[in-house]
Amino acid sequence: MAKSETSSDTARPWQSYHTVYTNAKAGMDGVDKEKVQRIVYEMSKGSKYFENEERKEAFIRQKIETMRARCAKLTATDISHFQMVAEKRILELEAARNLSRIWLHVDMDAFYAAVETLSNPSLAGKPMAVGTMSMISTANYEARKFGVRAAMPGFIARKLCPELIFVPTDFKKYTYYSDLTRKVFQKYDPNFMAASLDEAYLDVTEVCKEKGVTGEEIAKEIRASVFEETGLTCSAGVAANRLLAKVCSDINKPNGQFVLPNNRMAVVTFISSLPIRKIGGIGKVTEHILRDALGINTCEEMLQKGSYICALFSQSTAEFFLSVGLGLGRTDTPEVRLRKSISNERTFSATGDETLLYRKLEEIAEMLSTDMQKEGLCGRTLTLKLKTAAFELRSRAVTLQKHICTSKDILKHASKLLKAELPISLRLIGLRMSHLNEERDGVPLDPTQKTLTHFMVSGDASGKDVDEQRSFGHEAHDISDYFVNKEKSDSFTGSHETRHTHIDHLDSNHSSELNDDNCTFDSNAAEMETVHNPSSDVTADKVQGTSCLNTVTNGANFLEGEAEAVSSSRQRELFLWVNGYKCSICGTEMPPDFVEERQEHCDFHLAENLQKEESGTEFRSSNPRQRVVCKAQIVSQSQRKKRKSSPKEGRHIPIDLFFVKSNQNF
DNA sequence: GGGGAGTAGAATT
DNA sequence: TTCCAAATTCTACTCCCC
Ligand SMILES: Cc1cn([C@H]2C[C@H](O)[C@@H](COP(=O)(O)OP(=O)(O)OP(=O)(O)O)O2)c(=O)[nH]c1=O
Ligand SMILES: [Mg+2]
Repeated sequence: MAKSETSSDTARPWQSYHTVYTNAKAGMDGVDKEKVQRIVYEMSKGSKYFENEERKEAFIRQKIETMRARCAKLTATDISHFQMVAEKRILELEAARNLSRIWLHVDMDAFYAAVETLSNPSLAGKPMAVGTMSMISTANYEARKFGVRAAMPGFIARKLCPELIFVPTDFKKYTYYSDLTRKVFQKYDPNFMAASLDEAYLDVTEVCKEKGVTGEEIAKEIRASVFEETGLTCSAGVAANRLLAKVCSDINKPNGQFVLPNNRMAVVTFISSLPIRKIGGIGKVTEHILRDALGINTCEEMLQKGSYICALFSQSTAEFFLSVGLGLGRTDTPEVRLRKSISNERTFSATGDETLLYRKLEEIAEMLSTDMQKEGLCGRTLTLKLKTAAFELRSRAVTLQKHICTSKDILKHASKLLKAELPISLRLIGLRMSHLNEERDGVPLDPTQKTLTHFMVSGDASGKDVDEQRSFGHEAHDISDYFVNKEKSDSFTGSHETRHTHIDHLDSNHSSELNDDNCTFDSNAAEMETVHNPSSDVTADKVQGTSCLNTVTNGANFLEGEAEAVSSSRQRELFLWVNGYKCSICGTEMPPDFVEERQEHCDFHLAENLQKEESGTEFRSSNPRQRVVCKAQIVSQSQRKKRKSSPKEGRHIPIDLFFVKSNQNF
């Protein structure tokens, strides 16, 4: 379909290999883009990764063709109809424009790299990247001059810059410095939203008023303060809403700031020529689609092509696009959001060896469980993520009747999921737990199958559950935050009233549903999936029907026979199968094969113990120390959080997408 | 028709 | 010589059940 590029294809094949690095980023000014592109292409060409990228690309192109065809089919009547729809929407959006707030977005410069340079000054001035030969997380500005940048594999970066120095990631350090910056932010907006370790949004409307200063002045002050406290530089953007502030912080990127006045003309002028890709939430694919299907490159074209946008995309997507064209964004300070999932994944050299795969799974389960217990979390839905040797992604999930958090439980269910996929050659295995601690109200989902662990873990039995789990949540934990600030002590952790909301990237997240309403992409997608993955219809039912592991390999069995602490959290009596079949507590005999039964039995004793205890304690925190660490933050957050999150909130309304709360079908 | 579960895919850092 | 991360969130959709 998308031909016509054949000529250029043969001439410069690298030009058609679209990577994420093509998106202009700070520090890439004097870079010979063409050369970088060529090298990246040369290094990638022919690899499994590359081939998978090509498949994805082809799929997108087909999608685009379909959209173009639909556009072509629109009658004059259709178009005028959608034109009216668009105009109406635009008017409504415009009417809701709010220029009364001053938002400031702060983004640390080359964060990880800057931190590493602080702790090892000899790195200063030399091209350096944080990461490994297979992937780098970020690069300092010296390295960027060579075209080296985040999300680029290290071996390619080395090609671009042979003297590039690699430094391994050290999250503890980044978390430590991140907290220092947050202490500063807190002084200017106690409700600031941490978007990641190195980014935050501050509503500085009040401070500006109090101090009688402008946004520009406050930005300078904050940046100076951050530098003073950390020795790190950052950039800031000031604008009437978060979406714009974020765009602005990138403009004078290394150690600079940009202020967009809170007046409509300034905003409209600013936004109109802005490439859509600059907007948070519009990534490589969306950019591609909008450009090739509708000829949209700049934000103002979103308005000009309003009728097509309304004709092709779902209401919510269309609305987001139109609002982008108007330069609108969220101006409110949302509720604190609790973490919704926790996961762990590892890449390894591809293998189809079932024993090896099982080992990996075991390790992941172990690590995930550890992370969960550190945070005092339990989850009901377990998702297995796989990446095949061909880089194709798959995910398989089960939702259980009870919440789990021990590596044993996790592994038990994960094994079933994995087993159903065998044989398979993989390069990545991941596990994610979601539906975290949410049965707090003690309403069992399915009395039939619920095991006693349910009570233990969730605390149903104690009645204090609700408090507990709130207290354990997550507060200021953004993505990487949970690398836990053990030694971090105070700082945020302890600041109860902080409630720095952690937005993530929700500031715009909306994207994906480029799968418009009536479009046929879906069928395409479905077909594709079936073709590529015949076993994809193996769902929970089937999986649950499968007998546990056992056959999966040795691992399955050794797991069973071992002694097992009655509870991962608190070690009361030692529970184990004496001689491999006899319960150490009550003497009941049960053969190793009875995996489920044994589990139930163990759960029973667990609960028994639990009840003996005062029922007011929480189980989720295995480690008292951790608890102390998290306590303050948790408590604070817990209290406000849940409160507001009415079922409505549960609908995941993208922040910047729904600043217009009315007329939504939500 | 609403709601939950499951799967894929896009985006962000 | 090899060689493309990890964590989190959200949306769209499709089944399926009530
Ligand atoms: C973009 C990106 C960032 N990160 C990490 C490393 C970054 O230092 C940190 C912050 O991301 P960014 O703010 O996107 O990048 P940066 O701070 O390194 O550089 P700058 O803002 O000056 O352009 O997040 C990843 O691990 N993977 C990624 O793909
Ligand atoms: Mg940054």
